[in-house]
Amino acid sequence: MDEDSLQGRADARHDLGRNLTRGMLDSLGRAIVVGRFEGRPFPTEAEIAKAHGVSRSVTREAVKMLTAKGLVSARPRQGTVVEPSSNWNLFDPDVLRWLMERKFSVDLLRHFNQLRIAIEPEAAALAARFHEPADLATIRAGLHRMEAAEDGNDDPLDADIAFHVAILRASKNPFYAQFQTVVATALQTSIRFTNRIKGRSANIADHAAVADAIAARDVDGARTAMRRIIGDVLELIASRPEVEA
Amino acid sequence: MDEDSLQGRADARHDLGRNLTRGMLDSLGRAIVVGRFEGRPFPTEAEIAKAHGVSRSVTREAVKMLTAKGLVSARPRQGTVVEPSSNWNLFDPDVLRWLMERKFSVDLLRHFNQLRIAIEPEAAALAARFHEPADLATIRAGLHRMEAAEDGNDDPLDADIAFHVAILRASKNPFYAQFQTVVATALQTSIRFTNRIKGRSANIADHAAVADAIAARDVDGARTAMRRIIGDVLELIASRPEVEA
DNA sequence: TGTTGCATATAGTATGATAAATCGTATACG
DNA sequence: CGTATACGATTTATCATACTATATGCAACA
Repeated sequence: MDEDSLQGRADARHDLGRNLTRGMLDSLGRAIVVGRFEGRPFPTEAEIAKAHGVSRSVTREAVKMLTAKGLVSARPRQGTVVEPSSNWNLFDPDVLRWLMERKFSVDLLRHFNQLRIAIEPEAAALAARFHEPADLATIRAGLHRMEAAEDGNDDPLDADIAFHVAILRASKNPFYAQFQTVVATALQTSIRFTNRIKGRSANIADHAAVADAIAARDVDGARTAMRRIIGDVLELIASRPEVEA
Repeated sequence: MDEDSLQGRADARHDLGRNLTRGMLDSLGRAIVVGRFEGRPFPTEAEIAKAHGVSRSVTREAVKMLTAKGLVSARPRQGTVVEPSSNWNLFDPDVLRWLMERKFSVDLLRHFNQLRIAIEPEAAALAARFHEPADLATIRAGLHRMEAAEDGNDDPLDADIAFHVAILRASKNPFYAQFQTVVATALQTSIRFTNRIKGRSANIADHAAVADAIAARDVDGARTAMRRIIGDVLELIASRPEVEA
């Protein structure tokens, strides 16, 4: 692409961002997730370093981070190997992002929402029991943003995400809070999918019902109201097995 | 160990296992989770290296793995800082283990099971829909191990874990499969707690009900049967707010 | 035929030097 | 006096190189 090519020098640093290690992590992570090393063996430290024109330290630290996320494992003499995807830490934001950046998959979207329908109704129920005043304010703020988005005064996707994230946090259970990334990713993906299928106007009433139930400390009401929201999405996906990228 | 000790050198390598980086990761991870750097600043690379008698490479790679798990973040001149625990990747097996190794906490146990009551009933429902013959065999094998444990021919805890894990995997949703670690950890912890409170004999009937419902592809039956199992545990915890370590 | 031992490839560790980024402070300027 | 600019110091980031540990496979040997 630039002068480096003329010398045939292996210097691919422009691919990686300002932070070389971080860039290498991203590059390798994406490559693994798209299955580039399926038949092939994972390259050795020296090969990676040479191919990307960076030092061995950088590649080592990137590979270490991949091990920390469960994508690879390394042993002397045997080399570094890609772990089966069942060992990948799917709730890691990076891993999740790499999964989304590859070819769009309805399966993944369905799996996302199968998870959401377990988590979010229960999170709403917990929120109804344990929320504090500040949480309620945040939830209602999300709702108002959704209404504002109706008139084009806010981004509907951001507003939707803010609402759901607020409920996860209001559950006062740190494990539920972890799903922020998953939910955000799921929503960002589904928007591509459900984009113009139907207006999201009716949805606001459903969301308001959740907020009201939580405010009223109605545990079962919050759960069923939230279940309705996700259930709608899930049906939408199920009814369209085929999809355009 | 050897002559090095005679020189009074700072060599704490005996604390770390065979793999220095891995040992350092463990050491630092535990220290962070127990809050050893709450008021204090996180030590610099050079300090860690000197304190543990290892090279900077080792400490750097360990710290990189910690950042990959969300425990710390590092920037030049500013140093390395411990992230707020809301950024920790709680579903990482290492992080989960460090959390358990510290002082026993009823809160944590409650949070575990609040999560389980969302995940596992839905996993059972999905398993009823999507399981394959091999999954059913694995589930039943877990059940048989529980029965064997009744007569002292197997470890009851391992058997219980095997059963629950089998259902997570039978859901055919990779996100649910991720909870294996959480469930295993939760069970290993609760056993300490519920140990002698009541016999686990009645429990086998409940577990068998789940297996039967899954086999019969009874989606709702599987869900409610599983809900009963976890609900029992949750009540048990709620009824005993105080606990001995 | 089986076992031992050696050569080799690869990740692991050590060391020291340089680069980059940022914070605090001092200094110059308005 | 206040504000902006320049400099210095600290810490991570990167590089380069050497050496160690470990496991694999082959070959010599009993």
